[in-house]
Amino acid sequence: MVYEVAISKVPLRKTFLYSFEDSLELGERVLVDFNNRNAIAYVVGLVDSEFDVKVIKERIDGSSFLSVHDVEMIKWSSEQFYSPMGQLFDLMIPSFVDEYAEVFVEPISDLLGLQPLKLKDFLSTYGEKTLDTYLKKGYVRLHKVTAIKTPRPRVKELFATLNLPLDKALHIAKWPYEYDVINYLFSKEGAKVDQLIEATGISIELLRKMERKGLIAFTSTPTLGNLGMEGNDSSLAPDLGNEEWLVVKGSVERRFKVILNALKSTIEKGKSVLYLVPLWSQVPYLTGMIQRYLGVGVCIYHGGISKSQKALTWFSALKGEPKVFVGTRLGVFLPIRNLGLVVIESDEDESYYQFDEPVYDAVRMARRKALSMGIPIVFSSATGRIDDYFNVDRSRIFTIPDDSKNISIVDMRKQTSFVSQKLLERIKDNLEEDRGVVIAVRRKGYAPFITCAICGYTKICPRCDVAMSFHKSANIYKCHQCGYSEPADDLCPRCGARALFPRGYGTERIEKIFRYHFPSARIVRIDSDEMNYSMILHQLVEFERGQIDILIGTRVVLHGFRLSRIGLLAFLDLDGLLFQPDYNSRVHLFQQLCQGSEMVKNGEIVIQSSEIESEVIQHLFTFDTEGFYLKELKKRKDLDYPPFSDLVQTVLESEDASIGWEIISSCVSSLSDEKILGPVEHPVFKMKGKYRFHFLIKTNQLKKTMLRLDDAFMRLGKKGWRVFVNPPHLY
DNA sequence: AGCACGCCGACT
DNA sequence: GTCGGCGTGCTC
Repeated sequence: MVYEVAISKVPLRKTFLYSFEDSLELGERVLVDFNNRNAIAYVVGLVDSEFDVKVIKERIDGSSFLSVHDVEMIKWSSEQFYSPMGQLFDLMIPSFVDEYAEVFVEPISDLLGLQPLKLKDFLSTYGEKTLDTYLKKGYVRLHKVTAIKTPRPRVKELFATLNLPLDKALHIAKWPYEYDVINYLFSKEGAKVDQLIEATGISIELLRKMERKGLIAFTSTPTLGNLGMEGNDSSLAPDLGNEEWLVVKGSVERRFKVILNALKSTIEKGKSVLYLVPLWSQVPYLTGMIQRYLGVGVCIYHGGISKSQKALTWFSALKGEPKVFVGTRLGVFLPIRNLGLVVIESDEDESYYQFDEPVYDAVRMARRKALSMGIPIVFSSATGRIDDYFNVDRSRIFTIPDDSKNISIVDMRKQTSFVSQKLLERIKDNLEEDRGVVIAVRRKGYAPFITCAICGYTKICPRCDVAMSFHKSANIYKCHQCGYSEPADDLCPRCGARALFPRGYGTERIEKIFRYHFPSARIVRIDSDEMNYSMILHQLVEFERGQIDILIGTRVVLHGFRLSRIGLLAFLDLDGLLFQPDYNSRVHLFQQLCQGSEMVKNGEIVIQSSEIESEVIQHLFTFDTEGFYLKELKKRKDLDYPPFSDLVQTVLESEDASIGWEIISSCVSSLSDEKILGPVEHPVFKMKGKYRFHFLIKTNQLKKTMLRLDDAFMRLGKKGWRVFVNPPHLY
């Protein structure tokens, strides 16, 4: 039989043909000779072929970890996102899987009176020769057992939480030490395991016993369940058929409660839930809600946890016990055995799109899988993607009733300072009422530009084509594109004057301004690159507890979780997004404003804008997502942008600017009958010392277009190309 | 990605 | 003469 296989770790979109005598399962791993070396390959199909092909050397696992739906999803993604199929499979079967497997030597007949032995024990007792002889004579066979070793994450990495509602836990508990642990965890809403051991003096062995009893759970992220929990909308919950649903508006927890019944009934039916969130920092919040309202096992999966943590989750996905799998985009690669429901939080978030190889869009992958399995998928979001309003039937859009929002817009064209007088007044009022203030700023650092007051020179990164920003606390100039930095110095390299000064503002400068205006306020700045997610979380908890008055940050502060203490949310410069050369930037701005605004319940929102006539800002007053999207869809239809076509951005990176231009021009001319915008220099022309060009293709025949791209790359050399299909923003 | 093949420079 | 630099091309 001839099989089509994808080769592991190879950056090729092609598949290859190999033959094998026995029948193989879809998605199983096999060992093949690939270009004179051993390679792992994934079986993706059975084909009719009379080609003379190589023979598959051996089966690696003896069966497949993946369902046909998983295999279909990967094949589709490889085509859809122009990604190497083998690399996508590598994400579904991570290499750590093998570290928890064990090979056994098993007797086939009773003749020798042997017991099954671990391979290494057999070898040390009988030696290699005996094994060879026995194998040849057919006395024994090798059998690989996966997941026989249990992943044991280090205690200091773990957090403990109550796994059951308090009353149930107290009912099940028997021993005094169990009550101690339950009380401690209930009062603290979970704790790091080493702290728990220290505080209660109870050993890890006893804690593990409690875990086995189902009283407590170990997770690798803290859970956080008590940030502004609020009213119940679940009576309004739609009855999910096997279809896709949109639950829009409201905060994360209000939307969560709408689908709570669906989550419950999925688990009760013995099925699992895949619950995706954009960023790791949102995982603890969600696991907290799930444990509080569902009391079921939660498994987490994202790039920020250790290998053994990932292994635990991966093996439970494979086992098929009904669980809720909470993860980031990586979660879409979990081979969940008995998937019954997919939920995607804030599906419009660009984090679901991976720009590194292998490129993929986890939302579209999850949707594809759910639709092919015939299970429901829920997009839960303040706004949703613009495509959602194109794909999803109106009757399946569930809209959470708005609460009244008090929005005001300050026209910054009439202002001379970064922070308007009106905003300063509103902050002052809120601080006097002891209400929290959240400030969203688009940029990090002190100032995004450094300019010479005499000659007008702007400091540019020597390796990239972008302005360097100033970070005052570290006293450096830094390139946000490549990370290059140098000590700050006001000497202008062009005119020699000591006249370089910071222009514009970032979070650091705003912090300084507020410290001047509100010297007694407790002000905290959150910078995503300087803080890990548990620090950010810690700040949010402190904010809710009233220990922080003003929270300043970039996107990280716009998480969409309702904070009951917010009296004022201000967007200082978000409309700057509109100046980005990106077909999606208007939609993106609208989405960020809406999601941010959902954090506020009884407070006000102030938007500083120099674009107050912009449609985006005007629509925001009514939070009329549908109205805005429908207008936007009409524009996109006229201009043939997604979802009315597939947009393919092709980027070329080249050492030499003129050679690069020649190559990309030649590429575009060979695609003459496609609808192409470009080629042009990339908005960031020089990046890490390389010159970049790009062009956009709008196509209605994606497959055909990609074959032609393949041809062009083959002819022009495969180096330096990057392809992005329907990216949430241009690369 | 690997790995072989291939065509030029500095070495025993 | 040949060891080895890494440019190019191919992998069922």
